[in-house]
Amino acid sequence: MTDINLKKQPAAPGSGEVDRRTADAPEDGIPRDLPYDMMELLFFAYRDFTADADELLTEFGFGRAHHRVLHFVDRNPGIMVTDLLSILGITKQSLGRVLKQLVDLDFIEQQPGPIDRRQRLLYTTPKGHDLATRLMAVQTIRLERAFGEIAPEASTLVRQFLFQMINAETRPDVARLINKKYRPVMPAGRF
Amino acid sequence: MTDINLKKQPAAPGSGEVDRRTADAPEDGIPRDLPYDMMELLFFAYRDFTADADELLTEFGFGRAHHRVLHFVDRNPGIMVTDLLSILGITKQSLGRVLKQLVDLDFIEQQPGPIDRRQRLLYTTPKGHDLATRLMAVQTIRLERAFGEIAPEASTLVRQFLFQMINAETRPDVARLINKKYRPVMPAGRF
DNA sequence: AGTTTATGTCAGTCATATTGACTTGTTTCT
DNA sequence: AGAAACAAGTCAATATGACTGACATAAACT
Repeated sequence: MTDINLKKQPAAPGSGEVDRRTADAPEDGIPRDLPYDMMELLFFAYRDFTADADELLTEFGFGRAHHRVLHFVDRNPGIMVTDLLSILGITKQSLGRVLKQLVDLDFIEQQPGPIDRRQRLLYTTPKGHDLATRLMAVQTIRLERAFGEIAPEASTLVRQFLFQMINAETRPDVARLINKKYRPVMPAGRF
Repeated sequence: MTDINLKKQPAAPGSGEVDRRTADAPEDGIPRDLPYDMMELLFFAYRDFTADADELLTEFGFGRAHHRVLHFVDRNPGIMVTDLLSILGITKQSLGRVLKQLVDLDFIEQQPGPIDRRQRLLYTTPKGHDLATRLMAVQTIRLERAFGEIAPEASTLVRQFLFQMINAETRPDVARLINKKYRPVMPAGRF
């Protein structure tokens, strides 16, 4: 669907990558020349990207942690706490505080699992879904604007690039996570 | 050189962007469909990207704040504190702590400005330059590996994409900042 | 019955950021 | 020369988001 999985363009050895300042890594593992520009672009781009959402979030007294929780709960209705923890890569205690706030302020609701009653399955309330959508919207606008300025094939390549930047071990999990539209209740695979 | 500035591919209205799930924003400003996959890829990719450096940094008892300071000082030898602050977008107090540590531990040294003696121009020491280089190296490896898996033209498009993601007002500043190789002493423009 | 799992909670800590106010030099402007 | 602006540093107080380790409870699995 989103074809982020394609791999290994033939890529004649020593050919491609003409425009990059950085060549292949030599024996000592330290590349001869370093892509300073790409690094700095990543830094500035990501910072401005997250700033859009941050602005909206502060109106509600929330931070980035709330955003992430809200996002993944909205995207995975009925997700259990454990799975959310493994997606976010944080500890129970860190999640606890922000999740409690989101529940107390009626952005997220918890329902006991119908099969396993130990679980507190998480769902966004209408209010929570609305905020999640608005957060997506402000960030989408920046994304759309950026892609609107460059070649049409860019979005495919950027997707492939981002996917390849993820740790190889977690790529299959991420692929499963993002390549689904909506499933009301999430199966409990290790995220 | 790195041609991130090119703009406005002709892009016949309504044509391009075939593979994106997201269409243009309608009147209410909220896009009809939202690029969840791209958002999540950005999150996971950036997280893993920064994790490489974090690992190295903790060996020295440093955090991400130290990384950023070290990086921009190494890249802009002789930079003054004010310019560093405006690049990083943080306050004097936040910088103060990490900068002091970097100076005390001999990763960065300060020299009074030869013309304006109010300034404390910043330089990395050999030790500091070495760490900065190693940090670049670990992150470069991930970057190279990612680009090695996808089409050769990807790096150009990714650069363009990242550049367009930056706030329009700061793009010229960023372009100046990244498009220079090495100038021993930095002119003091508003970053 | 005993173990594992899902969740929550307590207490303490750390890193990074914030704001506002104030000081000390130094330079620049009138 | 004197005032204003600027570069840098510092103080105190605060907030956020993360961490660790330990412990508690209920439910489920074997």
